[in-house]
Amino acid sequence: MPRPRKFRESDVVSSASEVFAVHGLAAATLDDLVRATGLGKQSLYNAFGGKRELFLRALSEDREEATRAVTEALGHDDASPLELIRGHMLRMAIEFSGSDRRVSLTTRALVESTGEEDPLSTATKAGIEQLAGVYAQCLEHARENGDLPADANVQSLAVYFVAVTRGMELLGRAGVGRGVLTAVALDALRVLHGQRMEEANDPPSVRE
Amino acid sequence: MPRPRKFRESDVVSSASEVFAVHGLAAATLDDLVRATGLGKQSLYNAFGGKRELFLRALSEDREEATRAVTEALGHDDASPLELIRGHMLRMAIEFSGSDRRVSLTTRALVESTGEEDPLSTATKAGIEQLAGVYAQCLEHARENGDLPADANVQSLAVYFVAVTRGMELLGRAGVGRGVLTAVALDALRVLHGQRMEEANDPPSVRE
DNA sequence: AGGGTTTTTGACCATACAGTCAATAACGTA
DNA sequence: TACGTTATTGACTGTATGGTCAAAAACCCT
Repeated sequence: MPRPRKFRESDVVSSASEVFAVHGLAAATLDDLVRATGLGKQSLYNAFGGKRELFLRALSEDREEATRAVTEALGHDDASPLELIRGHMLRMAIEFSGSDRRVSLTTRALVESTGEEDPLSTATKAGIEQLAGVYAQCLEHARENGDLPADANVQSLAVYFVAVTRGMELLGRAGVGRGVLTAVALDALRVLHGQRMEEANDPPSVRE
Repeated sequence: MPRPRKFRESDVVSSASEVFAVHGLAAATLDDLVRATGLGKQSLYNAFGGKRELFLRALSEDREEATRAVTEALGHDDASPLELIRGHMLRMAIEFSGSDRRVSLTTRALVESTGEEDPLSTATKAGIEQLAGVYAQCLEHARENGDLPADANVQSLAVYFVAVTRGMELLGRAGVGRGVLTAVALDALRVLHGQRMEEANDPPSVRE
């Protein structure tokens, strides 16, 4: 019997994501959000609670979407895992050299979060781990296939790919073009074909 | 005969850098800067012109410092170029897994810049290229030494290392620990020992 | 010592911002 | 059709921000 809402939360979060991706959390104003979502301020507050909370929602959606996309890209079985990764990296090179001004919310959260304990940091850390998990799964398949040495450190390689893609994202934003970014992606992939896999298990007297 | 300043610009820029590295451009308030530098607002304005201009100064100093540091790290001749890069990457892993809340101003500028044409973007792009140049020089030495294949694409490898280090920086901020980051660095280095260098010259039907 | 020049100081300002309030509208149900 | 519940609207508020102004201070040179 209550009055129903005029909007779908997912639409609102999605519009808000757009704003945050372009401006960032700090620089996005509530007015930007009101304009982009079409709701009034009060409705935003009723539904989400504030700018920060809305960002967290958007971040979480962004994370799910990113995970979904990578899982989809690496989850096919019509090609070898290594070929899937290769294709994925090349697609990332293209995506990141696009000219839109978006920055993934995860990266934004990473940079804008302040403390170790704030929910932004927590969410971001979880996002990174989730993403790495997807890579790890694919790499593990490759290892089982014999496409990677049996002693390959799948975990660190997974994090490595997350690092490289984050770096490529930044470089794309810096204006590095598609050709160069593609070359970088190919460089990055060469790790998977190199010898001396055992080096990964030889950390130089350094402890966590 | 004019009244002399009470401060050295370099000190001020350096304190301001600290503030910007922790808070970012948008989130740093003029009051933060006033407090950190010890000058009054008006003095800041007289000397620099405003928050944005001060950030640009800090960014430029940060860039010089970063370039200097990498040049120093890679410029020695008491070790082979590849060993220098290895040592450098391992040191980066340690630095980035440190627990301070700083983010390099270059990364901040990269993320906070809005337009293609604003001075932030321009400065950042230049910084990236400068950094890549240093790597390229070292890699070129390696190639001349025969430590890299004659057909290695030194330019893209240089950009690759910039990308990886940026990614490591972000991951460190996300809380990835020293051990993992070190493993990532070692993974990244494996590119230099891999075979099939010719793949880098085989970009898959993609144009700049 | 005095004057020209620039810095410093601290009060000041307009604005823009995140967030709130109270009144009104819209719906489903009874 | 009236009521209870919740959404919407738009005006409102307090604060904090980036930036400015004008007066006073500090220096150096003559």
